[in-house]
Amino acid sequence: MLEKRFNFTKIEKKCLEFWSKEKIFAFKEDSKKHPFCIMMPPPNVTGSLHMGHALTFTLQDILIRFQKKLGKNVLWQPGTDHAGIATEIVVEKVLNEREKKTRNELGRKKFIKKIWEWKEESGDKIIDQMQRLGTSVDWNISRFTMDKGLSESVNEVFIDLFNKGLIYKDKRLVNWDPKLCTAVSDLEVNQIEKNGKMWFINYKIENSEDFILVGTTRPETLFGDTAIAIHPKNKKLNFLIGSSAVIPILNKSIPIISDVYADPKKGSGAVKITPAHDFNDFEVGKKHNLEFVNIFDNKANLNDKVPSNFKGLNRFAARKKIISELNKLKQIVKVENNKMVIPVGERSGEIIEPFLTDQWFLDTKKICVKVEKAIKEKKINFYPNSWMNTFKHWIKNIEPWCISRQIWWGHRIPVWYSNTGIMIAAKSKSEAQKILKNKSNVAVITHQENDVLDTWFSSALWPFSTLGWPKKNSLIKNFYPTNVLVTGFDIIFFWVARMIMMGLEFMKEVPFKAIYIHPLVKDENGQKMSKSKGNVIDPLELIKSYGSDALRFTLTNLSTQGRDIKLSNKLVENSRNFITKIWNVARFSQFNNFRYEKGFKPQSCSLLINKWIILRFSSIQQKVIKNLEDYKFNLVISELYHFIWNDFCDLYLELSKFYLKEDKNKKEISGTFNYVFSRSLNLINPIIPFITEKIGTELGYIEDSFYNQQILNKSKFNYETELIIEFDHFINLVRKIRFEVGKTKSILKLVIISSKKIKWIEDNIFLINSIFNFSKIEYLKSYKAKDHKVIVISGIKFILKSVEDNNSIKEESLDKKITFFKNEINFCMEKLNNQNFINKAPLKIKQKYEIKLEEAKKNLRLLIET
RNA sequence: GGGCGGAUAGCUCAGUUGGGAGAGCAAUUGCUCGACACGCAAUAGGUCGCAGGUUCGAACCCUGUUCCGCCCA
Repeated sequence: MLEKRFNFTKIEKKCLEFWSKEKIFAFKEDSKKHPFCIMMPPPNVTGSLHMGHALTFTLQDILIRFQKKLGKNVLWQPGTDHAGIATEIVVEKVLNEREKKTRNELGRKKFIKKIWEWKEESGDKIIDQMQRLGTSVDWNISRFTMDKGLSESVNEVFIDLFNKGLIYKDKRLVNWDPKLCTAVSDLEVNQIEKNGKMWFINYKIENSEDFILVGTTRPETLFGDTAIAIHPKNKKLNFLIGSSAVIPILNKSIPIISDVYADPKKGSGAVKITPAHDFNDFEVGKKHNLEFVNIFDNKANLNDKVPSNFKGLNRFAARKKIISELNKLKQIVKVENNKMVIPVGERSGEIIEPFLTDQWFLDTKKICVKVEKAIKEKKINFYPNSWMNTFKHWIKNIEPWCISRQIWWGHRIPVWYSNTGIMIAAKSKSEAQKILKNKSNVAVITHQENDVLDTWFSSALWPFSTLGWPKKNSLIKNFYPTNVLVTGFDIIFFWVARMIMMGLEFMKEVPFKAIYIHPLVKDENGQKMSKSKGNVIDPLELIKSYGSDALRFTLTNLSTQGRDIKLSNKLVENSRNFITKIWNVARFSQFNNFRYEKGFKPQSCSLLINKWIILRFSSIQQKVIKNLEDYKFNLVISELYHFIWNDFCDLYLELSKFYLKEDKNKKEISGTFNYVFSRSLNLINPIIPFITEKIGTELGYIEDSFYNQQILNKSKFNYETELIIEFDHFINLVRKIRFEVGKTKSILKLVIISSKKIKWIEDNIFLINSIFNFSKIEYLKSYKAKDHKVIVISGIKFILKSVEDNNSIKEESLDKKITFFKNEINFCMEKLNNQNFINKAPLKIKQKYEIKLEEAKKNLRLLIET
């Protein structure tokens, strides 16, 4: 016998052990079945499970489990990614705490060794946590972006793109993180609005006593100025174009140039140009062939291009000192408050510095020609489709991708330098040397490039590198392109777009047939969850309090076509209630000693409620599968929820209780119950795997696991759909009687006004009487008296009558009932009297209103003749 | 400044191709009989942001507009 309450903690643990011991989720290649593949977005090795993971993995798990049940050969490719910068930060912190050393003190080789050690120790944390969610992952086939095979793919791709000229080295301004001392992607930089200041500084005009006033938000870059720009149409100032100005303190002469970039309405109308320290100025500098003076070192401290008493100062100290010097020189005219946007590094929290360095770039503009073609040919399918616009817009305006990082943990760029400055892309030094020989007899390879590749470079290859590429094996043949990518919209650019680029470049096909973009999980007020706000909800805590099934159910239920979902404990509690409901259904079965028999034939049922629930289940199952194919997870839940709770529990089980009082009905009820419940559990198993597995085992529905149990979708019944209508009439009658009976305490009898017996009433007369305990149910041809209540349904009149004459019951709401049908008639007449409606509306709709009108008329007549 | 969402019951949100507005929670009333009070039976609650237009018919399609959110520059 099942316990009174579903002890999820205990049962989840047992299930997990069983699944793992029996290797239930083991991947087997089976070319006889249709392949179905999802690439798991590899979580970062430093990560721990957060709500976003919980959502995305739950949805993927549901898809995988369903497809397995629909007979597919499923591959859910798991893995983790090496997360270059994040991992270095973590490991360097540990190193600092334990050994009081920096990574530079340790050296590159030893530091990387430390990272591998750390990965072995703690890199699998998130994998353990994911198992708690009940995900059906075969971790034995897990891949890691830094493992041997994937590193080979990275080299292969890099070398190919380099040789095609699509990867190049260039000196450009990049987003530089002075704390981490590396370039970062502009996607990893947050633009934060802040209240800053604008300083108005006087620059002396050369060979003159006059000054030109320049507004700037960054006075500390003054030593890097190489021009002052004025808009050519700026009438107040354009007479100065062509002369020179003198940088204060430094006393260096710079030209005053004409450029439309200098907005006459902003600041003083004259703007200083610092090409090595500002993205806009960089463009101006190139255009006018200006000098590029870099005044920072890689930690953003002033270097030796500045006066010696400034050298070594950091950005903030430099600003203070310069302002104080300028004040002494009386060259600051005024200071204004200024709203501005400041770039901040996502990982370090440091203010990002535009910095002029040598970096490696991928020529995404050229690569994206193929992407744009794929868009035009409709080979990229987003669900919901609205994300297509966002994607298109980004591809259209794409910038070169800076793929190099000045860190150690990652794929070291496979480029080798010779003593003569030749660059060769090759898998090894010896191979590079070989290639070099063909180009030069004297040159020798001296060293490899120090930089590593951006982590997303290797992640971009994920859909084919994990399948074994560049080897040509059956996995690639069968599973590429994959079926669906499931992810949040925040990484459409980081990852989705880049996988598409690389997929098209190397596999000639978009890596996934569909891209399902799910919402992001927010707190109950719609705020992004963050540690600093303290509003983070930990999925593992929710699992502890409500169970994994309840969490999975909640997240799936919230997965609408919208952008974000607001999660709260209350919602998980509701799901928990639903899970408990299912638990109690199983207990109901045990209390009634139902036995599961595989040979039960649904066609053999004679009771209406049995036929009805079987038919109902069959239709729900089809809807569930359809909604799943459209990625409408919330609708999948809604169908299942209402079927199980309202149809199966509130109607079927409650009504079956009356039949169970007589032994002769037990076999049919028990058979139907098991037929429907076992199939319902199988259908909902992908969403709530734990409880279904436990009940399935307990009631004998499964031998090992629901995971391998197929969904049989071909059952046809000889029942008519009229049966559903009959049942609706019956339920409708029950509800109406309940409403009327609720107001009286008399003993009642039911009178049916009809000259002949009515089938749907006769079929259910046993139930009607069981529910209400009428003293009598009788048919009469007509009835005229006032001490009764009247109900009309579908052209049939029912009278509720007190059997105690001195305790008559009055019809109080006859007028209301009459008004209802009068309104109904008016509504239909209005439609049907409209000639335009008659001419233009489809036949189906017209018939609908005609039938409705007839019925309303009939019902009204029955009420009035009372 | 450009792009994309959202506005529907007190709250959170669904709403299939345009054919009489749905759920959950909360509220009100009544129920502890052998699955379940994490429950059962019932009730009440909406000018679908606003203004136009298309249509026999609009929450849904079109135009404009207000407010809120996100992304990009």
